[in-house]
Amino acid sequence: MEIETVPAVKGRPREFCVDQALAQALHVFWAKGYDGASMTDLTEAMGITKPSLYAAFGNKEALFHKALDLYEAEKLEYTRAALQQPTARKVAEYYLRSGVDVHAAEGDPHGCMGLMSSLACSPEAESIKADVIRRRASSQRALVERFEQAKREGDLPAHIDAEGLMSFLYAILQGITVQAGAGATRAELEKLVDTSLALWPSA
Amino acid sequence: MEIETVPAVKGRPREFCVDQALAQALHVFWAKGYDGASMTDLTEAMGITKPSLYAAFGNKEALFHKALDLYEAEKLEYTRAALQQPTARKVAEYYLRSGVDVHAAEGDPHGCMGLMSSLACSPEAESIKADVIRRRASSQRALVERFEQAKREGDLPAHIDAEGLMSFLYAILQGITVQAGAGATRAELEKLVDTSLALWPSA
DNA sequence: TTTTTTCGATACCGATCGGTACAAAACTCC
DNA sequence: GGAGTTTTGTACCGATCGGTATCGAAAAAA
Repeated sequence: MEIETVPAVKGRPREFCVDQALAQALHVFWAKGYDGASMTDLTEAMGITKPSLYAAFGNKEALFHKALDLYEAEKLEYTRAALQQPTARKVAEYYLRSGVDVHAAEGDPHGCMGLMSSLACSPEAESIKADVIRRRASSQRALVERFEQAKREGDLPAHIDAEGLMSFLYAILQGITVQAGAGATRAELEKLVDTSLALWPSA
Repeated sequence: MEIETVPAVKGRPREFCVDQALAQALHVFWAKGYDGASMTDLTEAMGITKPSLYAAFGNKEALFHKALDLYEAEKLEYTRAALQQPTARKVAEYYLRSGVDVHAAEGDPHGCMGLMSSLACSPEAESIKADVIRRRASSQRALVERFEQAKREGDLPAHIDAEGLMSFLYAILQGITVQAGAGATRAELEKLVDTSLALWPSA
């Protein structure tokens, strides 16, 4: 039995790179939100026609979920990397500084794609909203567990409520993304991070 | 010169109350955002037909601005009342607890109408977004001045940056509205407020 | 070269979008 | 009782929405 690294597909091969087209779609969804991104916006940015898009990705909703997968894998990697930091304070600092880096980056749209699309409320976007909230909950659970561990390890005071602290950190991050989307400068966001970290509880 | 309590209007009188219709429109915009609220949604909730709406309010955008006026006057009154509190800590506490009350109230939509509509990014909604950001900036300026005053009065440490602290408080409030819109329970939001206040700087 | 399969482009689908023309109805003024 | 004025409901406008049928072209398999 031969191993076919390039599977023998029959018929005419597609003329565009699926991954690259998906990256362009991500950019559009990130800038405009799920409802705000029209099929025309998407196909123009992706450089393909509508039938090609539907053949390759299914429909708009499926395309969005795939774009969200890519967004989480590439842009939200910092939320997982932060958990590896040695102390709760460093976790928070990594979280917030990376949040500013990602959500106020030069070449990317400002703000958070997930937050944006979860607030858009067209009736057909309910499953979008539910997906974003589900992913967010998973991230929040990991953060709570990390803070519980920090309490056991003694780098967080025992009287601190881990869920409350997670909710607090998450609120700051959400504020960062909202303010970034509203046009806040990098300096303003960094001042917000500095202020938040100055108030962070010490052991 | 007579005082006409009921001005002698000519022509057929309108059959609905403008203020009441506006209140209904506010409810729809608050629940669905500017783009998410269709004219059909609005007219059905307001109990009037489209031509009546256009005659009374101009167009959808003008209706939204009037609804936003009402929202600020009625629901965001707490942001001005908070400034009257005697200390910076009490300002923050009033801000956050009222924020939870308003944005997770029983009979009203959860979340913040302004934040929601400022993130909706249809091309025609740019003026909406600009309006919300302008109003927000005014509120933020008042908060910075209140914290400057608190520093002069000694109930905030001198090393605190007033703008950073304002941005911090605003981020928490934005986090509250985002999490409320995502379905957070009242208890979770109150825990977030308690955690935030526990970290608030003391003089 | 013939056959088969899939691609990409055009042109179109019904539904919905925000917004309006029109005429009947209901009011004040003369 | 008109005459004039404003609101009302209906029916409609062009544009855009997400999604698809169709068909010629292109490329791999035979």
